[in-house]
Amino acid sequence: MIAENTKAHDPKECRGYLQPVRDSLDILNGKWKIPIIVSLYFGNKRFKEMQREIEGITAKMLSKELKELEMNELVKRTVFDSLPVIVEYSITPYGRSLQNLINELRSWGLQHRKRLMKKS
Amino acid sequence: MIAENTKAHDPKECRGYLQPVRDSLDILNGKWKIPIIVSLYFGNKRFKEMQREIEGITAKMLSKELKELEMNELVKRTVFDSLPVIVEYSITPYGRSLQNLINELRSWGLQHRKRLMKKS
DNA sequence: GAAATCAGTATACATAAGGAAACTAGTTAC
DNA sequence: GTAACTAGTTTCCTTATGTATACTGATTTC
Repeated sequence: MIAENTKAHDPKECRGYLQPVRDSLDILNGKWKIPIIVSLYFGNKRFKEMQREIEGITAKMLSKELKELEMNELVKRTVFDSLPVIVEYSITPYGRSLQNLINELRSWGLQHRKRLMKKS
Repeated sequence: MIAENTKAHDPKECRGYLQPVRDSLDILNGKWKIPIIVSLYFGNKRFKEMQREIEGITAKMLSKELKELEMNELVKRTVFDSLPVIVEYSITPYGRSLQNLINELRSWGLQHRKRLMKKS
């Protein structure tokens, strides 16, 4: 599928291949979107709960990123009109479709960690 | 592997799962690292050649990102002492280990594109 | 001889992303 | 009555990212 050699090639071939890769990156950009999605894979969560679980995230970033994820239909926001109001976030089926990608990210991260161990 | 339910769970479980995911994200952060790697999957390249192939990247960003990728041993920089000097960038075997991840990114991007088509 | 190419670096600037802390308004626990 | 919790928003600030232009020193092309 991808050339292994050193020879010249058609730059359009690469650009065409790259386009959908960049589409994904545009939607998952930044430091927090994937961690937020992973957090919701483990169950529905309330705002503060997520903030506690995802180490280092601020309320501002969490709020902003959740809005973007909601717009892209990866995450769903549900308000229960109890008093005080309860807001629950959950993963959508579309958000679940990132499962394979996230598995790959995780397994590469594990390999990388092992590699660093060996070196030091 | 990942819970489907809504029930409460141990936040440590999620944090542990998340750690290697975040390790990967730290190394592949930003808009350009993955596109640079993909470009080199298609063959060794010279600086200007890459700049032409990766649409939108500036010399400054390309230079900066290549340095970071080199530090992490995902990309190799080779200088030929011809006149004028020729500098060639290539993917390392370690860089190749991102192949599955990039395939997933690409196939998710393709799905996403299809989905957007249906909607409009 | 002028222009373009190569592999970047330097400078100045503008915008985006991210972080720290305070704050809201209502509720519950002590 | 005081403190803490909830779901965020607001403000101020610092980095990071991106843009634009000019520059290097040698070489090839017209």
